[in-house]
Amino acid sequence: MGNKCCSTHLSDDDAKEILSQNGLNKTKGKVKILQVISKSERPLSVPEIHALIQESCDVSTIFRTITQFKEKHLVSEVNLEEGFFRYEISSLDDNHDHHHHHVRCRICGDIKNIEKCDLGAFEKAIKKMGFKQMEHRLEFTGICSNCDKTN
Amino acid sequence: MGNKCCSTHLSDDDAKEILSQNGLNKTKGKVKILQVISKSERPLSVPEIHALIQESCDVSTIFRTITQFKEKHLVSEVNLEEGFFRYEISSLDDNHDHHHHHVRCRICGDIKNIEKCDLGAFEKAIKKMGFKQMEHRLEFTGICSNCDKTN
DNA sequence: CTTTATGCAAACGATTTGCAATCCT
DNA sequence: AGGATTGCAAATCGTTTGCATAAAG
Repeated sequence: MGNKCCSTHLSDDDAKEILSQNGLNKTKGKVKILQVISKSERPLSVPEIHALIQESCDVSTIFRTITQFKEKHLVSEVNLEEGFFRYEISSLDDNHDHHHHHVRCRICGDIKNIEKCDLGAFEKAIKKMGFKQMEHRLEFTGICSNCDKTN
Repeated sequence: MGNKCCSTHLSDDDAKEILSQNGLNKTKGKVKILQVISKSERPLSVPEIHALIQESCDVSTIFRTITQFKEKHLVSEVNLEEGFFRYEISSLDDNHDHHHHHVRCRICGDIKNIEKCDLGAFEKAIKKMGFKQMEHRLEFTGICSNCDKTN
């Protein structure tokens, strides 16, 4: 059940190609970070990314790079109530924007993807995965009428 | 449109009553914290609470108290993608569990409540509030089949 | 009196930033 | 060359913890 959706092994050249397409410098660090995030089956925190690429670069560089990746919509930020953020690859094929959500086990922390964005389908899919005692969190963000005028 | 749902002015006696009902000591700090959270129209962060009650107690006390309040289900934790948590009063009248969600303006940070937990109703309600460029985040948590066996 | 709560300071973990050295184009 | 990028260390910010003192039951 679709939770290998993001697991892509990116060659150095592929990664560099993506970087230049997005107007980013092709540095060793950026290539590595892009590869690690693409390869992961689940969203990664910055410390996790750092552990995976070791010598390749400093945590601060990872944060700075992720900021750039977010701006270019190469990665998206995931919040799973853990007190920190995780990052995952946005769909590299522009065809569909791959909007999806996650279930996280409150005990072991395991994370799975849920492909469809619809509450009914969600709950069915999650139950099929064997999850129990489910809780969900749904929060919205937008531009309020006030700010809409101002900007 | 329901976003004053939590704004209740609690007298000292009311607050103390609630505390004893929940087996908590009636200390000055706990009374203050309960009052401030009850009075607020929107979920508050600990630093915000601290700013509101000043001398009454230390930040560490607020965190410790909130932990107790959460255990007693007096308050619930709200995560609005800000890098920290907010807290709001859980319905004090046990009748309905007052499950709801929030919209936050990505520009000014203003937060409003959405009373019904249903995607269709949500989007309509939010649009009526004048919000545009909406984004939502829906994350699930549960106990996976693995952990269900283990525990 | 015994338990629980509190202040204060130190510790933490995630994230950010200043700055000088280095890489990319 | 000249701007973008990086490492490193120090700084922030929310949150947690240890410990000795004070308040609650």
